[in-house]
Amino acid sequence: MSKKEALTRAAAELLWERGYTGTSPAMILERAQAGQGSMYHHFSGKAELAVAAMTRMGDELRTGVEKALTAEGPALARVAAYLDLERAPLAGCRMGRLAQDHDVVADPELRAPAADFFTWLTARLSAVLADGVRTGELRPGVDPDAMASLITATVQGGYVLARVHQDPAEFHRAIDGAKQVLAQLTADADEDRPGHPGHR
Amino acid sequence: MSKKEALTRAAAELLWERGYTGTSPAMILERAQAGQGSMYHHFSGKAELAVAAMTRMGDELRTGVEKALTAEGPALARVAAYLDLERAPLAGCRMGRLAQDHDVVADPELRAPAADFFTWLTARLSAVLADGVRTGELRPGVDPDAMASLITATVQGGYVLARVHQDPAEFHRAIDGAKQVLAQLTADADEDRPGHPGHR
DNA sequence: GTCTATAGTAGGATAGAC
DNA sequence: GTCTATCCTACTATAGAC
Repeated sequence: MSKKEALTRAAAELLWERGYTGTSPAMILERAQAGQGSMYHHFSGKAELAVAAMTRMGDELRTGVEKALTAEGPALARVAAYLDLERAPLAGCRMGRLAQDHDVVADPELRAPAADFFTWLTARLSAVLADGVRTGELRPGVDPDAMASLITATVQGGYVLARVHQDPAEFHRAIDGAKQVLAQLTADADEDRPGHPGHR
Repeated sequence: MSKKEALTRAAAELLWERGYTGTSPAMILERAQAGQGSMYHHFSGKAELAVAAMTRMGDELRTGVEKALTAEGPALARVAAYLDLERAPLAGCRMGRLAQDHDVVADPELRAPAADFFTWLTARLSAVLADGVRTGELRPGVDPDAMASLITATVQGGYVLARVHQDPAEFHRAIDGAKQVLAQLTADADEDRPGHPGHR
């Protein structure tokens, strides 16, 4: 593995663990087993290395999400598969957490990889939901953009709650809430709607 | 205003703007127009000052939320009032953003004020929703805890999306999504459910 | 390409005068 | 209580050898 590769990997890990402001070049070098020279040869500095790390992160995240969203089955099942993707609630979202960092938001180059990922994610979720509406699986009144935004926000917020309480269950409670309301979007939701005595 | 008061205020502002790791004692002193001595006389250091600032933040936030949740009217309207509270999406949540900071989560003393606030908030929302179920306004199947968690997460996630895109509209889109699904929780949601041709 | 040495600045806390 | 002066460490980047 090239030093450049090792540096990008180490940077990605540390950005996840400590955020951008909380990560120093020295930490990255130590984890990557590299010297100062390697880093400043391949990158102009901390910011450029972080951009490379974030870009890689985005690619990995997209791959994982795409796998869940393109599976066989109804739209709602695919969205549920996305919600059930393996996650580490206590660690937080690799991308989302960086967006809370002042220095990341202040630098357009740093913000871009994160913004691109969330633009893609929300659009992708919206497309799946719109597909569900088109096939009649979901009620015609369902607003794909608003629901996609709600889902994305719930996941991000779930991470926040899990971290603040240091309890993964808080993440799953929020996800459960999302699943419960998603179940109400189906065209035949009346029957199994909680509280409505369905046929049993 | 005492120096202690000025320091707490300045710290609260800077924690909101830059996060815990991104805020230095020097910045706080400059904004508070105080010297090193004042800070180290009243507080043991950066961490203790941050705890004081966060505790104050929590009190302020609770006051604002309580006002929305105790207003007259049905449970759903009160929750909607909470969702419509004035917010600065691009600035992020004063509490939630700090929970993304590695050093805050790592220190129990720092995490406590944030955890306490979210424990209170979720319980408060859950109580309002449970009240709505009790009065028959909301369907019996509504899960107050899960919905409270969903609402809290949506707000926090909305902040993340707004910041990453540097666009307040992203926050409001997520909030709109939450409002749309909340409207489905009422006992008579069938009539005005989008997609169902109500009486018009 | 990769290394170590060096340097200037800022972070965080202490000492001691007033 | 509040101030300034001082200290040590870490952060970020550069220089120059190999």
